[in-house]
Amino acid sequence: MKPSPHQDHPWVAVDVVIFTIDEGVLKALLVNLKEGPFRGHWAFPGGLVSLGESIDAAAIRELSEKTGLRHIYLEQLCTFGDPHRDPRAHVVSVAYFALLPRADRRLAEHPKYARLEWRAVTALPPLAYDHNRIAAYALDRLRAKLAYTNIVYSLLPDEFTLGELQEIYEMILGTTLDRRNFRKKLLAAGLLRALPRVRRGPHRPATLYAFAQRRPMNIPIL
Amino acid sequence: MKPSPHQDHPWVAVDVVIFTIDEGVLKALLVNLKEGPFRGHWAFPGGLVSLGESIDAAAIRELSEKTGLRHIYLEQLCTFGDPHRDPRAHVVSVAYFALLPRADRRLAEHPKYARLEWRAVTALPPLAYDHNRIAAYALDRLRAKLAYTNIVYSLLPDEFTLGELQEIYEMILGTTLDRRNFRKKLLAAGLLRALPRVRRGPHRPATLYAFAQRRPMNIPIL
DNA sequence: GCAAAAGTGTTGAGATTACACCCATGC
DNA sequence: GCATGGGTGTAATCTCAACACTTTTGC
Repeated sequence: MKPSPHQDHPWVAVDVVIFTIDEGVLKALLVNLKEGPFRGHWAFPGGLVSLGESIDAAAIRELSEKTGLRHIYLEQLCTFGDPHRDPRAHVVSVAYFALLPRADRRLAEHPKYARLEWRAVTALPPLAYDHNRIAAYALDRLRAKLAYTNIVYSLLPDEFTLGELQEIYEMILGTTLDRRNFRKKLLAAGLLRALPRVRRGPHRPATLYAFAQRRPMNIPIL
Repeated sequence: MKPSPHQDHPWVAVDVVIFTIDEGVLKALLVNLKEGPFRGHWAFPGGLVSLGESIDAAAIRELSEKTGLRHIYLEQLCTFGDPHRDPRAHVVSVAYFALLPRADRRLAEHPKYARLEWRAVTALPPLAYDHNRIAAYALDRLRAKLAYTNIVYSLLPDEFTLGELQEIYEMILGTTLDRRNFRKKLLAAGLLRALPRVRRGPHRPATLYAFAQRRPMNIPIL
């Protein structure tokens, strides 16, 4: 690794796939590009990494610029480095994925983009760059991680019912799960804490739960 | 993502952790640096990505420059982007790991490095940059992948005995495995083909096996 | 004949699945 | 009182782990 300042090099960018649950569906945040060869196309939010800025910091910056939020679950996915993925220049992009609780979904306005929208991951439009590949990759990773980590806490508000939790699992995995077995496994995993309160609705009240620990852990769940 | 050519940007490099089995031990290829702030230190082979070169191509190039080999198992690991990981400049490094069959271990000479050496992964010296982190990460990934992919074929010659295969699993995982259960599982996975030949040695001859398919597949093994 | 690795099945425990009925509430 | 989601237990199956002896060869 011998930096030679007189030679041209690729640029480095980050792109962030931000997932959330909205209207009972798993959605991702898309931005509509105002400029460049993909003007008018949808893409995941992203941008160049500045000199002296760590790539994690760049991803956090993107997140907070676009959603106004910090302290969100954020994980590096994969790096895409095909020289032709951006027609303007060779841009190596480090993809991240983030999980947003459904409670907080206000979106910051941003001069760089025409619009920001939450779109169902099962019906994404054709995206700019290689972002459809990033989307597929992110969704695979999210599905895999549901089974052996507790990161689903990042998609949930502080309090939730077991029914709501199961609904999220089913939505993301695209399957249905047996209610009794699901409850047994999740309670056996010891990640949840029953609260002395219930959620009232049109039917029988449901016990509210909270995560005992709101930090990422590797634990077999399903 | 709006490239602005007048601004300085980080550079992009690849670093490759090349594993092989040697003398009954899992080893990684280290290079001794001739220049730079880590002169005299050991590191994994790596180098800057050229403009117009995909990062996968850069990793393949590193591999073939250092080992003279192509068509080796190669997988992207993770990207490290701390601005201070290289004291000279902000270099974002995409780490890869590669698996080399033990048969082919001749090493190409390389003007950039003082020496190339295979070193046991359980006793790596302090490495340049953040390469000890990369090493830990690569080893974790390799261990995890043994259980649910067939990539171990990349560490083995065309023909091998079940005993040799088990030895490799035990070596990498750092555990011992029950021989009967191990054989049952591997044969049940259907990845192996018994050859009509045996390996003769000082004791009872062992049936030789080959992998039915020498390409990466995700299949539960252990 | 003996040392050393190869080869082979069974059993018990634990985990996982499948499955049906009553409960509490709002309307 | 009825529609709706909440809450609960058991039996059958499958998977996984533990375990010991015989075989074949080189020396």
